[in-house]
Amino acid sequence: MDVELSARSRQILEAIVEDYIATAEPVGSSAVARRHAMTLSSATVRNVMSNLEEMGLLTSPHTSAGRIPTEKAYRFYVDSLVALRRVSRDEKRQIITHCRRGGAGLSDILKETSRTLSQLSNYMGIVVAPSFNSDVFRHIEFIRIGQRKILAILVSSNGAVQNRLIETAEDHDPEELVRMGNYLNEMMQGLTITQARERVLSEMKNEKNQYDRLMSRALSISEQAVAVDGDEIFVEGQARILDQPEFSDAARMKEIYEAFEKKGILLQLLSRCMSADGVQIYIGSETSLSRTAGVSLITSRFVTGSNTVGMLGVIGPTRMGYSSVIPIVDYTARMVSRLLSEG
Amino acid sequence: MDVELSARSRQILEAIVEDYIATAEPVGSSAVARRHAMTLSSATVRNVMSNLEEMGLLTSPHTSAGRIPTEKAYRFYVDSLVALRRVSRDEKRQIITHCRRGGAGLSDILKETSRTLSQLSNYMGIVVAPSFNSDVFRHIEFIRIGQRKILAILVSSNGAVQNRLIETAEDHDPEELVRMGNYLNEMMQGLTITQARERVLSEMKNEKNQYDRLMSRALSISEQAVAVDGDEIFVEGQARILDQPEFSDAARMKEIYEAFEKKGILLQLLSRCMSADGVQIYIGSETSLSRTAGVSLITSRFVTGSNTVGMLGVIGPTRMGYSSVIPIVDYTARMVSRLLSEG
DNA sequence: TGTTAGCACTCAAAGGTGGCGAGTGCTATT
DNA sequence: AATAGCACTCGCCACCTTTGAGTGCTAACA
Repeated sequence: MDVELSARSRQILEAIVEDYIATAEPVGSSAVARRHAMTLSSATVRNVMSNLEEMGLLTSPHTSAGRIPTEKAYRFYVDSLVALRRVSRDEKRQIITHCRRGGAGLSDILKETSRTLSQLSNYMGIVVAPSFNSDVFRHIEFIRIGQRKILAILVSSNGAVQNRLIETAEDHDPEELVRMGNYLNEMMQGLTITQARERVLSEMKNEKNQYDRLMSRALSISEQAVAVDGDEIFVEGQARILDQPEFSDAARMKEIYEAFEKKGILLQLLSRCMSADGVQIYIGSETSLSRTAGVSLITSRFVTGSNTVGMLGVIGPTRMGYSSVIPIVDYTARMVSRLLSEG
Repeated sequence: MDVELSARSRQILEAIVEDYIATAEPVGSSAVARRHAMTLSSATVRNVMSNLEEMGLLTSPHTSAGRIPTEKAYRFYVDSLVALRRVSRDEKRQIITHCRRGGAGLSDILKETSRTLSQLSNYMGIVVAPSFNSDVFRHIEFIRIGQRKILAILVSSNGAVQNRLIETAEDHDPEELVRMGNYLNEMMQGLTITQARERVLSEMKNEKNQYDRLMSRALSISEQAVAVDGDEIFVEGQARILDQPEFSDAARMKEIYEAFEKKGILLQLLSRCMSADGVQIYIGSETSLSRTAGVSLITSRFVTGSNTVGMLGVIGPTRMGYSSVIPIVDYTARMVSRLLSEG
C-alpha cells in the first residue's frame, strides 16, 4: 500500500493533486512545471508523471488530456503529503459561537454544529448524536396526558431526552405515576439505557413482581418507555454538493441524494468511525457509499461529559479540499467535546 | 380570469395538458388528433390550438415544436377540466397503515405521513405540524438534571412536547420544582401556549409576585420554558424531483434545493394555506417559490382533536399528475384529521 | 361556414467535417 | 539525468448539412 517515491516525484504528485482539487480539470505536464516554479521542464515532468501513472497514482481520461489523481493518489496525498492549513482565527470564532448558539439542548447544539461544518467547508456537514442507548440513565417520568394515555420522558446524563406516548390498558392517576417513577428511578440509577432496558425485562420475569399490581404495571409501561430508538443524525448543506462540477449531471446526483435519504446507510458507515480516535478519512470507494459516485468522508468523534461518543464530519467529493477541511473537522470535534463535557 | 371555451376546445386543451403531463414534451397537432381518436384532422386541431395560443393558454418553445400549456392552462385545467381519479383501495390502505405506524407521538405520525405522501405521489411530501403556540396548554414539568440545570417539559393537548434545557441562577431541589410545576399548571390551565406565555409575562410584572421568592423564580424559569419555538415541518422525498426531466440540469435544481433548505420560505408559503378549507392548489408563480423553477403545490389542512390546524401536501413540477395527486392529498388530510381527533 | 388536404416554410436536433490546441511519448542532444 | 524538439493523438469547437416534426396559410370541399 505505501509507496516509495523520490522527493521530486512527491512534489509533483502533490502539485497535481492540489491543482486538480482547485480546478477539477485534468492537469498537464506544462501546467505543473509552470505553476510549481520548479526548475524543471515540462518534458521532465512528463517522465515523472508517466512513472506515477504506472504506479497507479494517476490516470488520463484520454490520450491528450492531462492526468487526474486516482483514489490511491488521494490516499497517499492525505497520508503523507498534505500540508494542513491552520484553522484561522475567524473560523475558530465561528465554530465556537455557532455551536454555543441555539439553546443548551444537545440536539440544538449538534444541529448547529452540522450547519457550521457545512458552512466552513462548503460541503455537507454531518453529525451523529452520541448513542442514547449507551448513555447513562438519569431520570424517567410519567405524565398523564389523557384517558389511558401517558407521556413517558426519559432523560440521559447528556441531557438527551426521549419522549414517548404510551397507551395503557387501564387509567392511572397522577400519584400512581409518581410512585412508579420513583420506583423506576431508583431501580435504574447508574445504569446505561441499554442496561436499564435489560433490567426492566428481567424484573418483569421476576415472579415477585408479577403479583404486585403497581409494580407490574410500572414495568410494562417502562418497557415501552425505554424501547430502542434509532440514533439521531443531523445532515446539513445537502445543496452544496450541487456546486461541485463533477456532480452537475442528474444521474450522479440522484444516486447521492438517494443514498442520503436512507439515513441507515450513513449510520452504518459512520458507526465504523466511532471506534478510532482522531480524524478519520475515507476516500471514494472506501466509504462504500455508492461506489460510482466518488465521494469522500472526513470524520472525527467527540465525547460527552458522560463518556458516550458521537461522530461529526464532512462529506464532499473525492476531489475535496483536504488541507482545510481536515483541520476544521478536527478542531470542531475538540470544541464540541469540550462544550459537552464542561456542561 | 375564467375563460369561455367551446366543448371542443376544452377537449383539445385537456388532451394537450394531459399529454404534456405524461411526456414532458411539446405536443403537436397530429399527436392530439391521433391520440384523441376524435374525428378531426390535424389541420382542424391546428386552428383550435392557434386560438388557444392567442388566449394565452398555450405557447410554443419555437416555431416548429409542438405547444406546451401555460400556467393559465394548468389553472383552467385544474379548475374545470381535470377528471379526478379515485383513490384506489391499495392507496387507502397504504395511507392508513403508514400514518398509524411508528408510535403514537404527533411527530412520528406526521413524519410518516409526509413520507407516505411522497411515496404515493412520487413527488415531495410535506407536512407542517399544527402550531404548538396556538395549541392548548396541558402540562408543564421541571426535572432537575444537574447543578443549576433544569429540563423543562411543556406538553400540549395534541400531545406535542417541547423540551428545553434551562440554566438557572441558583440551584433548585426537586421538591421546589414540583411546587413550581403545580403552581404553573394551575395558572395556565385552559390557556393556549401563546396565552400562557403572555400570562407569565404579566404575572412577572405583578408586584406581589416579585417579593415571593419561589414565585418569581418559577416565573422566570417558565418564561424560558414557554419561549417561542419555530413550527415543525417535515419534508420527505426530496430526491424524487430529480426524476423529473425538467429539473435535470444542475442550475434549476440547485435553486429548488436552496429554497427548501430555508424552511422559513416554505413555512411562509404554507401558512397561507391554513386559512381555507379543502384542497388548495398553487401553480407555478402562484407559489411565489423561486419564480423561475416551475413548481406547483397541492395542499390541504388537517385539524387535531384540540382544534389546532396543520397543513399537508405535495410539491412537484408544474407539470404534475394533478388528477391523481389531488385526491391523494385530500384523502390523506381527512385520514390524518380523523386519526388525530379520535386519539 | 366549418372542415380538410396540400404545400411552403421554419427551426431544433442530429450527424459530419476540419482546424485548433493541449498534451503525450519518443528520440537525439547536452 | 535533464532537456529540447517533433510527430502524433484526440477531445473540443465552430461550422455545415440533413432530417423531420410541426406550423400557418390557402384553396377546395361538404
